[in-house]
Amino acid sequence: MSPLADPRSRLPLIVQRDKSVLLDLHAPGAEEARGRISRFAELVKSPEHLHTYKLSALSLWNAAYGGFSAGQIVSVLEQDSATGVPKEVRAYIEEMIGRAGRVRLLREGDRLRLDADAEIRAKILSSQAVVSLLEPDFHEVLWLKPGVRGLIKQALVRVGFPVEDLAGYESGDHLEFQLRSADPENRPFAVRDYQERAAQAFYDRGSARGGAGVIVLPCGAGKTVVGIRSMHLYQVLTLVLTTNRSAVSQWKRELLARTTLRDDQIAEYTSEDKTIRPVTITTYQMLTWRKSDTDELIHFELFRRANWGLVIYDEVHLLPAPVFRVTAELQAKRRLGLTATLVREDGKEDEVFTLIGPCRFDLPWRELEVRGFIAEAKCVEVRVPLDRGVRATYEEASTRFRIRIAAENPAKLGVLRRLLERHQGDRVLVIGQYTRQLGMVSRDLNAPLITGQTPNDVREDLYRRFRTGELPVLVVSKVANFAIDLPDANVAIQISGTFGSRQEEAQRLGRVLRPKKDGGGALFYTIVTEGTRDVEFSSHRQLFLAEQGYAYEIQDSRSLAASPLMSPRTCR
DNA sequence: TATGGGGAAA
DNA sequence: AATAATTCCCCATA
Repeated sequence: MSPLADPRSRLPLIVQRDKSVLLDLHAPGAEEARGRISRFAELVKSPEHLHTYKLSALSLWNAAYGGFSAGQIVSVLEQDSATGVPKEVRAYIEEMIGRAGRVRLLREGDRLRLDADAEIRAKILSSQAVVSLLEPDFHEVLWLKPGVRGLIKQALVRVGFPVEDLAGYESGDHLEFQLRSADPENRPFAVRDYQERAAQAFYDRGSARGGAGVIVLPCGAGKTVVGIRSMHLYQVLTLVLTTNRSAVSQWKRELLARTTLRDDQIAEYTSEDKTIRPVTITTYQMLTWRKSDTDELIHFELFRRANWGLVIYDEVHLLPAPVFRVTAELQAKRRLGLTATLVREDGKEDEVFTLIGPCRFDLPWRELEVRGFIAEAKCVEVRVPLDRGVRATYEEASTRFRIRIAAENPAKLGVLRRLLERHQGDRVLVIGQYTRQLGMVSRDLNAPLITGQTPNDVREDLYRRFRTGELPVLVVSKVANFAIDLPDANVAIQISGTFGSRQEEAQRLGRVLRPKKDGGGALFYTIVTEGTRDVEFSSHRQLFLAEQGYAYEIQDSRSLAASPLMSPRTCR
């Protein structure tokens, strides 16, 4: 009998020989199964009914570092699988999990050496790239040449062997401080249980196993607090790298509010002021700035200017290539990566894994939702047709223009108006990619527009009026991806976006995820032109959130008026 | 000291 | 596969 025969009794997974795992969303227990497999498999396709996951070396190694054994993974798959686990897949899992921790990097005095059993040793020595990083007498002990700690880890991952780095870290200069238990108005600060667990997983009782790795937490889950608690566990000079200047000042504000560190102990290292203090916060752009004539990265010396004991990489999925290079050289520094997504659009997840460290802690978004730390959200994709006239232009256009024509489909405006009628009384953000399109929308809806051109004081004024409710609707460009001071809303409507950017989708949903005072939910709409590239773009963007268990309900714009949508307050 | 443009990056 | 938009750096100018 076919495994798909009876919808009530069928099992949610099909494990295929090519190491893909299909998740049947309509089978009972599909969501629970997703929660279990997402710890060791990654989502690659998420159409409406059947999602495709893939077992990769990296996803399995991260699971291994998270404490999974091959047996556990196989039995999780077995339990939910309609057709069992093919023996090739079982063998692959055992092989990959078995490789994690089989090569170890150890310190003896000033020298580092690799440690592996004879079988593995033979395998890794067949790689010329690995051998070239070892001292010539490698037939006895596998001593590393000086300064190649990062390079050899990269070389070994490329040949399929993740290294467990137990060579330890420079301790860094001591920095004494305490956590505060309340803010100046005496409202208590608490490190939430999962934040504490995350920091402890990174710290690992101060052992050589801890001190390097990545913590994955959703937008709004308080990653800064995890960073601060980790700093507190080590109490050492700390360098914080982040994405933009408002994030720099946000880190400083949080540190001042939550710790006993004084203003004169924290420096914002920016274009305006290059002071270095026990805690120094800067941007990735600062570090990657090159003098145009010499190509020299003049701010890299910041890494060596103080005896840092900890480097924090905020939003580590955005870490630029040159910073990888310097991180490869600084493997003796403890390093903590913080991110909401871990996925990179450039496919350099393996570099993060190798040079920052494995994933030490992650928490599914839905788990936070259940516990009320983020608002419940419902995602809706509204499909809009392309009018005949525009369709003709679309068909004639080159690929490049097609994308734009579909994204800027004027019929999206009608849908937008109808959605806004439904959401009177709500805080609505209209988010898009093209400033031309956003300008039109803004004029038509008579709602203010914020783009990169908008001066800061005007932005702040608009944010303020949106916050008070004076302005119910705000139209925003890509600034919404970065601006951390953009006020919360309970409805977001996305009218266009970048191809591929799973992060962008996650960021935008994050705009409506802060818990609401009345405990209500949030709605996230995406308006997509049907039968065009727009659909393809949109579904790729949705991958990450689908992985987190968000289902996109698909609606036809023509039936939108007829079927009343739930208000955010009552949804789910 | 403030303002604006060029350039680079992801 | 590539575009559009944004941000931040430095430096020139006033």
